[in-house]
Amino acid sequence: MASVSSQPQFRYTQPPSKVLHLRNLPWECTEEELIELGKPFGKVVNTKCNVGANRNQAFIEFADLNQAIAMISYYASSSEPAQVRGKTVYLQYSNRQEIVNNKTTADVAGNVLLVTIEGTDARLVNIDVLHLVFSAFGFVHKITTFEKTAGFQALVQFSDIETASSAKNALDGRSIPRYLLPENMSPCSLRITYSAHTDLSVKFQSHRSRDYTNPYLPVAPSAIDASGQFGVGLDGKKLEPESNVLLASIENMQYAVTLDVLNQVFSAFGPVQKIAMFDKNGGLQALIQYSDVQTAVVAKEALEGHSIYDGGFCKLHISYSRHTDLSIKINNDRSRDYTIPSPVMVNPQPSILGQQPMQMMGAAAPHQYNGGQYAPNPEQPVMHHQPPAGWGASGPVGPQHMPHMMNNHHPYMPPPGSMPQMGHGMMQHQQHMPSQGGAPQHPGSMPPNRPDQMQ
DNA sequence: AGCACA
Repeated sequence: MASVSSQPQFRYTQPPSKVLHLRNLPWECTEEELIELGKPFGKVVNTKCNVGANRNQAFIEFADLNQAIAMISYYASSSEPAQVRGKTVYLQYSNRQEIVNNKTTADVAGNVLLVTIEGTDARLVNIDVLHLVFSAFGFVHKITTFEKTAGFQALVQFSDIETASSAKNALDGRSIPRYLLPENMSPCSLRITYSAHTDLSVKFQSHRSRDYTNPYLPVAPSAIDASGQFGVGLDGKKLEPESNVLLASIENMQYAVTLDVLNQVFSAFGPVQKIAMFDKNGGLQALIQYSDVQTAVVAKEALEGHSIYDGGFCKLHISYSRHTDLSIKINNDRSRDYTIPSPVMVNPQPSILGQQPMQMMGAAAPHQYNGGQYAPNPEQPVMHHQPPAGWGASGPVGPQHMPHMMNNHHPYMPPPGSMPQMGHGMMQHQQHMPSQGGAPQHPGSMPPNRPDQMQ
C-alpha cells in the first residue's frame, strides 16, 4: 500500500474503472471525437467534455469495465499514443465509477419557462401583461408567479417545447414594452430559462396564478375580496365588470377616426375581432371586441386617456362594455367583423349592435341605422380560446419583430401620446376642418397619415 | 498534463 493513498489525486496507478479520465485534449473537443476514440475498445455509453479549468479534459464511460481496461492496456503498450486531431491525449482510469452529467436544468429545453422579471418595479408587473407578452408566441396554458431570492419570477407554460423555445429566444433579455406598463413604471427586463416543470398546478385563478385552459376554475377568494386588479369575468361582483369588449368614446375629434384607425390602434394589444362605430350626442363612440378579457384589460389600461393624434386630438376614453359578442351584420365603414374572412356577408343589412349602442343612438343617428333594424339580437356568448398567436407569431408582427416592439417601435402601436406621428403640415391643414363640435368626419377628411399607412 | 460541481 505504501504511497498509494498519500496523494490520491496524483497517483500513477488508479484502480480500474469503466470511466476513463482524458487530459491534454484539443480545444473544444467534441463528444463525437471521444466516442470515435473509445469505440474500438467497446461501447461508449457516456462522455463529458470541456472539463477542468482549461476545459481540455474529458471523461469516457464504457458499458463494461473490461472495455475500459482494454483501452488503457492497448495504449500502455502501443507505440502510437492516443490522439485527437493529432494531439496526444493522456488516459487513465478515473477515480469515479460513473459519469454524472450535470446538465443544468436551465439547459434542458422544456415547455415551461422560468421567467425572472428584473427591475425596481418588477413585482408590479401584472400577470395579464405577462400573459399578453407570451401569448405572442402561442397559446399560454398557465402562469404562476412567485417571489424568490432571485426576485419576482413567473413560470409560463406552453403546450410544447418549440413554442416555449421561440418565446425564450425572442424575449430573453428584452424589456416588457413600455406601453404595456403603467406610465410611471421603470423598465422591466425578462430573464428566461427553461423550467424542469412540464405541467403547472394552478388551483385558483388569482392575481398570482392563472390557468387559461380552464376558464371555470374557481376564483381565489382572496382575489375576489381584493377586488383590485383581478377579474376573469366569472363573477359579476365588480362595479364595472371587465369585459372582452371595450367601449371607446373619442373626445376632441379634430380628425376623422376611421374604422381602420381604430383597428390599428387596438390591434396592438391582440387580435381585434370586431369593431362597431356609432354616434352619440354628436360624438363618436366605438365598441372594440377582443377574444378575451385579458387583452381588453391591457388595451384599456394602456390607451385610457391617451390621444390617437399628437396634441390631444381624438382623445380616448375607454370603459368596459356589457357586451361579450357584438353582432355585426355587415362590413362597412362603421362596423367590421374581422373574424369573417370575406367581406361578403349573408343578408346584408345595416349594422345592428346590441342594447348598449341602441340606447345611445339619439335623433342624430345617421340614417343607415334604420329603425326597424334595432331589434336586439344578442348572440350566445362564445367562450373563445386564446388566439393561437397573440400578436401574430406567424403573422406580420411575429417574434422576429419583437426587438422593434420592445423598442417601442411596434409598427402598429407607437407609445401612447406619440401615436401616429402626424406631419405638422397636415395638422395645420386640418385646422380648417369644421369639426369643433366633434362631428364625425366624412371619409374624405381623414388625415393622410393614417396609422395603417405608417410603419 | 493530473478528476467534473449542481
